[in-house]
Amino acid sequence: MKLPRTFYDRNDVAQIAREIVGKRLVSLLNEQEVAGIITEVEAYAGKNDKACHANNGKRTKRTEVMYGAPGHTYVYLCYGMHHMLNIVTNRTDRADAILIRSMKPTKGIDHILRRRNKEYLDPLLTCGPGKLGQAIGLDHRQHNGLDLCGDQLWIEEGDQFDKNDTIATIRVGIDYAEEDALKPWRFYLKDSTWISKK
DNA sequence: AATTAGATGTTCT
DNA sequence: GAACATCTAATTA
Repeated sequence: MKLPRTFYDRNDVAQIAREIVGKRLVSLLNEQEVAGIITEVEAYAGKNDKACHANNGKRTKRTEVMYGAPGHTYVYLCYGMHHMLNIVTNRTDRADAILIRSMKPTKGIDHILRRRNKEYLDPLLTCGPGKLGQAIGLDHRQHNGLDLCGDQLWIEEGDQFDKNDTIATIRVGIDYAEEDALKPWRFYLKDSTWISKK
């Protein structure tokens, strides 16, 4: 069952991010079905988060979808080559988003191997936001603003696990964000090997 | 094992 | 020009 819009339409991004860990991401992009259990995410708290692209109410063509309705994708190109998957949360105009950083593949592994140019199933396939984007066939021009309540890309209930096994720590690659760089808004599954970094 | 260089588009100075 | 929510292959030690 796809998570309903009401799941995304709440005001505590960090809480939603924590809840997304362990759920299943399903992609039918490019007519190839790929799925995996989400193992690592980061929360970005809109206008009041110095690490967020929408910090201080910044609006550009790129960030515009973050100000839109919850339950849609925000896909942007990082370092000129990596397509990053984010989920817009909170009500329209708040610009909160959650970066999906890693997953454990469960379906369509042959498609992932082909897209990633690899031969074996191991964490190098999908542990890290750039790798994950490539694995699910993401493109920032085609898939920005996609509705997660539609039929191309969505999140559904995943495996059961102990909620105490979700670790909260500081986010990756945002040292420029001053005091917000210390916020414990990166969440990952303890003991999982499908994580970008310890 | 650790560090570096090179890939490259969007946004900001 | 420089920086950037990164990844890979090559180089150094």
